[in-house]
Amino acid sequence: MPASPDPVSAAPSRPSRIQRRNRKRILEAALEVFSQHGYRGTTLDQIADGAGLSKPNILYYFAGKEEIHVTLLNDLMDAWLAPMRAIDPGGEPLDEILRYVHRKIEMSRALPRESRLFANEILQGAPRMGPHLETGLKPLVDDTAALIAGWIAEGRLARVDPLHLIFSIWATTQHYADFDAQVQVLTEGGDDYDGAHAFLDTLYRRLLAP
Amino acid sequence: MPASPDPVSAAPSRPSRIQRRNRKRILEAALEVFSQHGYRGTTLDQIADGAGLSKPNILYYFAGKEEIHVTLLNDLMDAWLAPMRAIDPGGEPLDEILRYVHRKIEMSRALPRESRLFANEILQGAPRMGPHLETGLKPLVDDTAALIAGWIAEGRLARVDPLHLIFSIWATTQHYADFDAQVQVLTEGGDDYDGAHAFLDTLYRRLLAP
DNA sequence: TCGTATCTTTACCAATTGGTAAAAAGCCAG
DNA sequence: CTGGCTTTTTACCAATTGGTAAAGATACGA
Repeated sequence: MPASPDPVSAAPSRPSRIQRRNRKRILEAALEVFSQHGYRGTTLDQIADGAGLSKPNILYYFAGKEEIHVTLLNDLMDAWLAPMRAIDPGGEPLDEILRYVHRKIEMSRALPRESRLFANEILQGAPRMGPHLETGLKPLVDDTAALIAGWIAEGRLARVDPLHLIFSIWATTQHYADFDAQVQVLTEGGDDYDGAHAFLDTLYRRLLAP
Repeated sequence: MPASPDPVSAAPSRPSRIQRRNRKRILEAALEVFSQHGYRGTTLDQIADGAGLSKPNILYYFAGKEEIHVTLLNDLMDAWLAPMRAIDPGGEPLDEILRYVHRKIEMSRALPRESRLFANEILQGAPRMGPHLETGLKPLVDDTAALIAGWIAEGRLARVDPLHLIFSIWATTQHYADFDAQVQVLTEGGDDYDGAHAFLDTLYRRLLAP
């Protein structure tokens, strides 16, 4: 029965050591290339090079280029939303928002490729992530916006539109990863994440202090 | 002398009516496609389709794909920096900054493709725009940052890092164009540029009021 | 209206791309 | 140590890509 020779469509038995190692290598290499060149700008040969495998060998582990991309996006979605999930509804509102901001800056610093991968995907209209936005992102954002609206109604935060607040936090924090090329030119190469922490702390403190 | 058959390398004489019309069509079509798919994701056939011309005809007007892209970037640079150039050093500081913010939001609304074209280019490391950043953007930003620093020293604005302030204005305003796909999902399709104006006005007023 | 310069089309390439078939090699349990 | 699985390599495609050559059509001033 040579119908399913590759692990892609195999039974859900534990993948072998080699499989885990090589899939990891492929995803790591793919993240590097996709985040820099976007989906269409990336070739399987580049991924294969980066992973130290041959192109057909890549296609032994993944059904095709698109599956690699979608796998990356799926695997990353959770980590990406974690900082927002970590907002504690029982905490002190201003603290919770500020801590969210600082976590997001740290993600920009620690995971710039992941940030650019998402940025690329959204920029191009989220063609391979539409469902994820609806089912993963939207409910979480709705909840968070409602939570913030509640805090504002209780007088524990200054009055702002919660959704635009969230947009502004995403924009300002991810900017440092996504537009790094520009930031580098203007800061003359100095890593200025400390400056970002300080500035954004001031920004959201002044905006939100009740 | 069939050595320079095309207008690309022709003498600087006034281009013909047909040339002006077709170059404009090509650039318009190219802006549409480049801004959506990035440089490598765009094909000459797509541009040719959008422009209503054949591929070889495109290459009669431009030496190649890269020249089209660079031409777009160059042509747009001025318009892109105009809002910052329009900041009046003699004006009331808070007013000047707020008007800059509102102009940038309007550019996001009016020219989303241009915004995404730049975003794509920067995301990928600005490979075709490095010099422009150094010679066009950097001096202007340095001047503006110095101007803001002066205003702060005079006590006419609250203390903030001018460069990070500029980053945050870019990030928050361009977000609405660059990440439109995400914004659309979360606002359920409603055009919310009015909300953006109101939110960012509040944000920067509270941040900067002396 | 005629001839020249401008513009457009047709017919191609060579290189690259995502992907496949199938043989060869490696691994490992019995 | 061997037979059957997994993994990798080799040798290919067909489609797409950016780009070219050169013939053909068109505009337009004299």
